[in-house]
Amino acid sequence: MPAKKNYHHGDLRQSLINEATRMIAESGVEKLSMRGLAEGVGVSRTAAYHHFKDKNELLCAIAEQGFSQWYDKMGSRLKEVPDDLESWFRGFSHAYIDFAQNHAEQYDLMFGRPIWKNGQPTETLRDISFEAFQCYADFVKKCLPEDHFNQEQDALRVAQVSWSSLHGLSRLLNDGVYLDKAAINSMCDVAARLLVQNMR
Amino acid sequence: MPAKKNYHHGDLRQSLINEATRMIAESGVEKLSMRGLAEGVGVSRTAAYHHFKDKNELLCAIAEQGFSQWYDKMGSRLKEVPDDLESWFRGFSHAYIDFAQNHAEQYDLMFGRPIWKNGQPTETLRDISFEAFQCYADFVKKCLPEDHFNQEQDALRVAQVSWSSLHGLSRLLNDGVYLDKAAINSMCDVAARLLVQNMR
DNA sequence: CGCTTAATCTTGACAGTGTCAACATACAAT
DNA sequence: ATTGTATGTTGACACTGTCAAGATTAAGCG
Repeated sequence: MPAKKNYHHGDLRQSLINEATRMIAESGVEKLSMRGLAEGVGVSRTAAYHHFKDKNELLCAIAEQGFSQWYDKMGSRLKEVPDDLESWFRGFSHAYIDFAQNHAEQYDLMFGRPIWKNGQPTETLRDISFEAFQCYADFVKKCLPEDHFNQEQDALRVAQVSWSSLHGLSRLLNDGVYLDKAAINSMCDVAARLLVQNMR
Repeated sequence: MPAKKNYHHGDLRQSLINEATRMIAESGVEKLSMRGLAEGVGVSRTAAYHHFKDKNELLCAIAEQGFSQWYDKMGSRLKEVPDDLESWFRGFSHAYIDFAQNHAEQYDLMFGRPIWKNGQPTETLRDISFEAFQCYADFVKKCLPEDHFNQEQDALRVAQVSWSSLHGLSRLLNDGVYLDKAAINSMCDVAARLLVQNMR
């Protein structure tokens, strides 16, 4: 029952995650090296390999934490029962994009190639990331009129497409393609308008 | 003219682009190394550096070709004057996503971090990529009712948001996050419906 | 306490990377 | 033919991820 306490270096596993998150936020995933990280924590080059199978697993752990933080910030909104859906979605998309910008590097990690395509997402990561989407999909279903045509299936599709919109906006903004940060507000407005008018 | 195999390669620059594109399509950008590429073309490790300042410039050249191919496939649609906007957009989004899937690795390169965030997009790349979007934005403006409120600005926003939707869908599909390829059709339907009902 | 065992950390090593400097070759223009 | 310039090659350097083997420490048990 006494939590396994640090002997030499404290809880190295968590220290690695913290420092890596910090480094990534500072200069991007591409610049994160296992060796640099080890040095930052004050430990030997390969020490991390006793806590993570490889670099990919470390990144997955960071992404997991990201999803957890995402839920801290966004989860409450998904439990609301809004009467004005359009203004709700305006707020939601703004919050979503805010998160993606304030945790830009972590966001890119959560949904990006290094983990999902090139590496392999951990099972726990796959679970927690899917929960986030599922939670959103449930919200959408809840908001569709009860007599909506083919409610179940359609709600899923609407959730997929609208999430994709927010994701696309976030990525293009983050990477500096096409979109201007000064226009975030009006893009959220438009996104909300586009989405909602079809749901009633 | 028959290329002599001795010392000079003839058209090395284009050969490098072609082979690199092939390799990327085969196994992703991350696996592309300057050395492996050189070997694939049958040339020395650093030969490419007389045609491209660095790896980033090579990638930009590949991305440029990607945008050119994108326009070959999509440009004609943007010159149509559709009477049924919703079905037009259904077709467009399907074509867009098809392109993103058939040229998955190249698409990720065209809009991805390695170039836009980490590296630096070439000026020619910035130009050709912006042309593509501009062309789409013009189409959207053309389709808005002439008496539409604040037409100019609103058209741009709608173009940004809808492009982001397609981009988001493409990326999530490509990376294998959340979306199922079997649902592409119905997601395109929903995307078209969401977009168009606001434009009339 | 002492002994064993398993967890953790370090050092050494290897193959791989991008890219710079110096050198070699071939083509173009004088 | 001689020069200059574009193009190709070899060597080298500082990095990277990660494996194998040795060193250290904590934990479990008599």
